[in-house]
Amino acid sequence: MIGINAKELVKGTAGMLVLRTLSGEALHGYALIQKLREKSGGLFDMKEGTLYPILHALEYEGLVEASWQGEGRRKRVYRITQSGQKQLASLQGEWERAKRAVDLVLGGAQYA
Amino acid sequence: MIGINAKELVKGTAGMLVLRTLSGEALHGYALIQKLREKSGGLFDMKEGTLYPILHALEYEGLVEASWQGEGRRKRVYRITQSGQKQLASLQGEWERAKRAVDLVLGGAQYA
DNA sequence: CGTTGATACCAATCACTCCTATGCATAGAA
DNA sequence: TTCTATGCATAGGAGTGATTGGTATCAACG
Repeated sequence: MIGINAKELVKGTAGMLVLRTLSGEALHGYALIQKLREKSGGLFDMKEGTLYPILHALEYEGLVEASWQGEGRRKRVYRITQSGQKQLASLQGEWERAKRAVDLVLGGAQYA
Repeated sequence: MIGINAKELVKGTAGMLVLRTLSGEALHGYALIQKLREKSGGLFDMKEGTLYPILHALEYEGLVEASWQGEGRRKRVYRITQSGQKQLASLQGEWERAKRAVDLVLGGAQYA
């Protein structure tokens, strides 16, 4: 599809949620999962096997920065970058557009 | 993820849009694509290579019925079944839930 | 008539996202 | 000390949907 495809619609949704969760505070992986579950009212229960590859990709793309903290049980704390903030804003825009388009087809919610 | 995972979030979105488009009237593939583009305000431009596998899967699952019409240039007209209507309602429910959960995390729209 | 473009159907293949399963390691509680 | 929660990470696979390309009909135009 062009413009918004059903794939785009989803693509990065998980990444977007991660970025958004990090935009409030720097977190390490495990805490991020809990925060996400909490903020979504228990609906999103992201698995570690889902999260870490996403975090690594985000880091590779420069959207988040990571640093090790603590001794013994090391924690890798992730912090959103300015670039990440921009990307988040862009993804949120896409999400709104996609949501609107789907709802148009569904004949559901009206938007002003 | 449990409950709604980011996959569920998307899963069948294309199928849901197809079912919804067929819920108004029986259509053949090509017309369905045009209708979908029209209803979405031009945002969804589904390719035939995307649509037909979906239609075949929906038919296989008994969610739509198909019949050949016309001579020479044959058209395969798809019609939603009762089972399809139920599935559509279920998918729409999932969509609403997923939408709400994402918006909760994004800290965006409020729902009553 | 031949070419072009719109209509119409379909299969094969591939890319991407995310899940499942698993492994390893540390800290605290029982 | 054994169990559970915490914490990071990779490998493999399932599912969705995009891309590509192939076939065929029909109308319009020259």
